[in-house]
Amino acid sequence: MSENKRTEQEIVRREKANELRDNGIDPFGSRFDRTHNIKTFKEAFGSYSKEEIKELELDEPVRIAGRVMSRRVKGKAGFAHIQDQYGQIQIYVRLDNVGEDQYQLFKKGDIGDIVGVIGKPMITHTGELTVKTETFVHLTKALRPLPEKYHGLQDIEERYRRRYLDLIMNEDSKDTFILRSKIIQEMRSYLNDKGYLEVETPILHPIAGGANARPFVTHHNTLDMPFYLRIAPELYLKRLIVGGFDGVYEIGRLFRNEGISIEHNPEFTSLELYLAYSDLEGMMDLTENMINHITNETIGTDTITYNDQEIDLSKGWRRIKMTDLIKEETGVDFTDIDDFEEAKKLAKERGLDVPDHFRSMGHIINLFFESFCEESLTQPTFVHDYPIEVSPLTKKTPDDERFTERFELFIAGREYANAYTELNDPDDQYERFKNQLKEKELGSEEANDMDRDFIEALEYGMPPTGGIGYGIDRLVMLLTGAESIRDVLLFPHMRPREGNQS
RNA sequence: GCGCCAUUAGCUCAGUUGGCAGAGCAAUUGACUCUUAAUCAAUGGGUCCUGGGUUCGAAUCCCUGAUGGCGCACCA
Repeated sequence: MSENKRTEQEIVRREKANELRDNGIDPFGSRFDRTHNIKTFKEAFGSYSKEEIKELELDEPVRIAGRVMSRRVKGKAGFAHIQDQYGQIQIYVRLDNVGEDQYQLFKKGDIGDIVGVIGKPMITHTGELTVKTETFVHLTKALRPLPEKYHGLQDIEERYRRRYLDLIMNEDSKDTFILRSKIIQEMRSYLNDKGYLEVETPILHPIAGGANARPFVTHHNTLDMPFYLRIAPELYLKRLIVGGFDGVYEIGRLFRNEGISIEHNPEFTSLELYLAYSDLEGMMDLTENMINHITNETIGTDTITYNDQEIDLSKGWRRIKMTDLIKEETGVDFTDIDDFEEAKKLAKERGLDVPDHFRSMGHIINLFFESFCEESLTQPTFVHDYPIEVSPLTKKTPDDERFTERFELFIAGREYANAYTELNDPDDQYERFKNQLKEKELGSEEANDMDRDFIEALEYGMPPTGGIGYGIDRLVMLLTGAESIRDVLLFPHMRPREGNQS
């Protein structure tokens, strides 16, 4: 920020920083060893009475540090609240106790400064656990004022662009990201306990495969070739199942060059997992058990309210075929319809728009599902047996070649996971890739390219395998009650503002 | 990409019919040794998002652009 754009308050704070230097104090000071953070301080001293705490003999004084969030300086004594990751604690600074120099330091300090205090616990007349300061240490000068103390930072754009301020001012926001971390931690520990191996596969892909999505393109200089940021790790993880691992998973970022919305960010975090010798049923059982474990360990319940809907995440989720669900919602039974033109007619009768690259029944069935069923799936539901045309990497169902052993998990009208009994017949896989290429020619920008190396891997033999991918951001939204994906991403993508900035 | 809405002090927000730009917090100065949205007194702080237009006069009306939010489309 150029000097001529500084506000009055910024100028004053810079002057104060210079005054500190003049007094031999580094405005951006150094290490301060703490005996407690605010949480452990409250745990250690929160249960004493006012009298007990006065009598308390400490081996060493308490050393605690944090950002000044409010101050009430009144003549020759004053209070302030300081904040660290775990919360706020009041400090009491009194001229008699700290001496003139340190008292001036406290008095001239600003909200937003970071300070250390050395002292003893006390309880005020109003009953608040407080640090009675014996030594007051300036640690870091804040050169800009914090947002207003009572309302905090309200502006949604500012909260996304300057997340650090949001984290300082809005406890809810901080709690969301702590919970996000816990959710992923519990996911890992659940899977590790079950014997899955966590792996990392390339993010730069020569062929963008494993999902239907438009990729980001980049370029490698030395190899002088294009690379795609991965849209899915699927084809690499399956190579690892060929390689003999029983169960593998990867938690990581996927990149899809598509619209940004309340539930889409160009990069998002997924869990993708494969289990040898398993199948679709195995993935359903795993999903129920894992999400149940996560919710119980993180939020301590399996009944949640999301968007004013009560959702029961306890085990025993509904499992229903896509065609049965469509029949339930619309009365149309696609298992009885064989003719594409008839299906197309049914779709148009119901006001659905059928794009050119839709050349078969399966696309119409999927369209019906997305248009008429998805939204009403409030309670956790596994919708299975997807049309083969929209599932290029999935095994066919044994009883009907038009459908595949695939499910998606829906909760609160939104998709959370996508699972398959994996296709392990290399010749079948080859044909599916070829069909994808045809779709691409017909205008589908998301269709897969042929991955010959992957076919070759399958030719060595992949055991029967169940696979699943989860959208972690959405799971976090569900468990934190966030309405927008941006509320669970620390730094959601924003268009750069004029000038520079990210 | 399309539609609707928003943008006023560092922050949270008012601003009437088009008629001098406002409050609270924060800041500055002073008083105050258990306050807690501390209190009291005084003071300073504005590209009213940008650029045009209408008008004697625009924060306010019209047009353009920027950024954001929401909805639609695409998708997970």
